[in-house]
Amino acid sequence: MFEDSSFKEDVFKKFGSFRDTIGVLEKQYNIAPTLNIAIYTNTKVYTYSHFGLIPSWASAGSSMQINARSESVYEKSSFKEAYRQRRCLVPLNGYFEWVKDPVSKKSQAHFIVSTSGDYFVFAGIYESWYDNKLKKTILTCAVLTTEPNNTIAELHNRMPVILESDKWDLWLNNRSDFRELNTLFIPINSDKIRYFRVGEAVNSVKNRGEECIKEVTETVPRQGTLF
DNA sequence: CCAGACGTTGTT
DNA sequence: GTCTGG
DNA sequence: CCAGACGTTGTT
DNA sequence: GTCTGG
Repeated sequence: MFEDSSFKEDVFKKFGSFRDTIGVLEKQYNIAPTLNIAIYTNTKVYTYSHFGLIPSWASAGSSMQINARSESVYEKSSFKEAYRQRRCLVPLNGYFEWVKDPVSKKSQAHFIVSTSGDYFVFAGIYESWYDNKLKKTILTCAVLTTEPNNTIAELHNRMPVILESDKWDLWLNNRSDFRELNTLFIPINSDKIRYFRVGEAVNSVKNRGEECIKEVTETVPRQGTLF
């Protein structure tokens, strides 16, 4: 996430004024689990949130989950309450998938973006959790997943639930019918999404800059044959 | 009743 | 916190 | 997700 | 191999 101004404009147009605790977004090209990710909550707050949902009852952060399967989110104890009461939008300019080469065991990262050049909004859930180390309550969140469309199936067997703006209100509204929410849990159309290979920078959380989404076209150097 | 689990993805 | 299993 | 660590007692 | 940290 590195450019959130059009998302904020779109949220304002759709829902009116909201509380913005972020202000000027810190550009982030590699949001690993545990790092801060921007979310827009069903309580009209735009805020950073710890990427990786920790149930309120969990004593340590070890039970953190970055994804929740949309097929079962309504029944899992870790997600149930968040799903019922704390849904959010997760705006992102793109996301990554890694494909592991079975021979070299190396992971090739891909950056996935919208074909329209627009940002994505993922369906998210969030939770408050008291951090004993920081001695304060933090927000944590997870992204819902579904089966992949044809484009993403080339990379992976799951993909995030992506919401177009006409679905935002249904997702966030506390009065929404749960049967209707289920209609959102489908992959976005294949032609609305594309991807390209990126370099190794994104593989390390130390790298958080623009180099993480730089396209690489050359193929991975072939491994030398032994003997 | 109490104890124990509570999750996903990817890989095998 | 809440559900499941015993 | 990937990268990087992974340990204690005793001695200095 | 498996866990932790980011």
